[in-house]
Amino acid sequence: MTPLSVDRLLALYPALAGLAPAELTTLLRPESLMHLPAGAQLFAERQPCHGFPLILDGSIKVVKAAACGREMLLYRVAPGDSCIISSSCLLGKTPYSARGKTESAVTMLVLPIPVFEKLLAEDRGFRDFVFHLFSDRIAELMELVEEVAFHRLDQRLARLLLARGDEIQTTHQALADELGSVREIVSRLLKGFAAEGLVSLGREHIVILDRRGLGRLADNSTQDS
Amino acid sequence: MTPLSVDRLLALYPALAGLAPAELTTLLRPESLMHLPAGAQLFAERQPCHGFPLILDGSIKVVKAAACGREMLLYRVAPGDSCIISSSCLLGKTPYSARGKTESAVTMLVLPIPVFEKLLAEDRGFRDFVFHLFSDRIAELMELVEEVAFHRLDQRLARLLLARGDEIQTTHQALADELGSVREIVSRLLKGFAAEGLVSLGREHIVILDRRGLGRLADNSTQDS
DNA sequence: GAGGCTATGTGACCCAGGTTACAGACCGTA
DNA sequence: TACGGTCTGTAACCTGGGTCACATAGCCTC
Repeated sequence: MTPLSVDRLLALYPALAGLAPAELTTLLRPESLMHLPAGAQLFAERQPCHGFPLILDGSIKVVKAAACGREMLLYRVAPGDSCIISSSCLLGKTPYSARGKTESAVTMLVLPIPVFEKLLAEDRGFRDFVFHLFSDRIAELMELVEEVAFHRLDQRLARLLLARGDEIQTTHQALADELGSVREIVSRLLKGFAAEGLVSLGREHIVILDRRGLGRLADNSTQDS
Repeated sequence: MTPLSVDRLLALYPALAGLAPAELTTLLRPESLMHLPAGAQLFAERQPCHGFPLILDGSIKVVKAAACGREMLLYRVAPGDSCIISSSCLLGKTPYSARGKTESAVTMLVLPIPVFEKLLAEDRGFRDFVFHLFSDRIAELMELVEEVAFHRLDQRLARLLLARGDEIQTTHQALADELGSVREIVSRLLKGFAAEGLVSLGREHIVILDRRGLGRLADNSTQDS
């Protein structure tokens, strides 16, 4: 665990600049922090929200699971974000409609509700920050709907790979889960990519050989499904 | 145009109760209202936002268009809602990622930005209202992703019909656009429904004959695609 | 009541992607 | 080094849904 300084917190969340220094140090007391191991289930059905979570370390994925066991990634929450699905539950009292899991060990700071309310009421910058979170998420989800509804899986897979750097350490199953598909199909498509010299494959290991080629496939290629 | 009273405004938007009566009447002056005909394009690429729109009459649909000409409904905005896609642009400065069209003639009140900011800062109830809008929309979009990713079109169509009352006045094309599909498929599916006695069909006219049957199809029926 | 528009019916065909059912392959640990 | 677990390859097959290319059928207007 990296030591948690006020500086680091403010670097991740400039929106907290409006808090008094004393309040900030209070927030960072070890009791206010939450540590979760990798692979933990953060919320599933309708667990209570204790406050407004700020991710300091690690990442969380929010996932929709289908009846048949397939699942699909809705979005990730990384440091600097907040898991607004839980805050939306917090504020909107909407029951969770998705599942949240930690992808790696996660450290987060949970802003107590009174602090959250106070910031929201008094701090224009904080308000803007929270609105950004919401509106970015909405935009993201709208993109996702479009992807799923109108794009072929090979394009989506290509895009996914491109967004992951040149050396990817993952399983086909994990990629499938991210796309809402199944392993066999991802394997099949990857084999196709490999045959065209776009990637090279190994166990839990994909290397992108031709970014431009993949890119062409991703956003062009007979367009729509 | 129904006469716009303060009462009516407050009935639709109780969150505005925090405004002084004088302010409310000011808001309702004819200059602050916007009237749009049916079928108007509200926003498409990145038109500027003048404020926070409150729908008083009519409805707006927010739609994602695919390259190939197909389109799909993301959500509707009805009286009592606000078109938070535009407010999200307003607040988050995110460029629009979808298109908005009026479905019928629309009357809306556009809260000027200063009024909006003031309410947000001072009025807890208004803040809650806005958060609800966001979080409900997010939940809705997450549902939509699931639908598109995991459910067969016949189920989605069935659900759509059920949500529309027993006598539906629309074209197959419109239904297809709502589902992100094409006319032929909707026709084919409807024919199937009719063959099973679930609906009866006429030109721009669908009558639901067996709600329970349709319902069974909608949320059961071999589940996933 | 003829012509033209819009909405529907429909069949032939195709293809992306899912399902099933395996066979290897790599990797750890006893 | 044998064994069990996790990953990957892959082939046969099926099917939902999209595309194309029409044929009708209501409906409105002149």
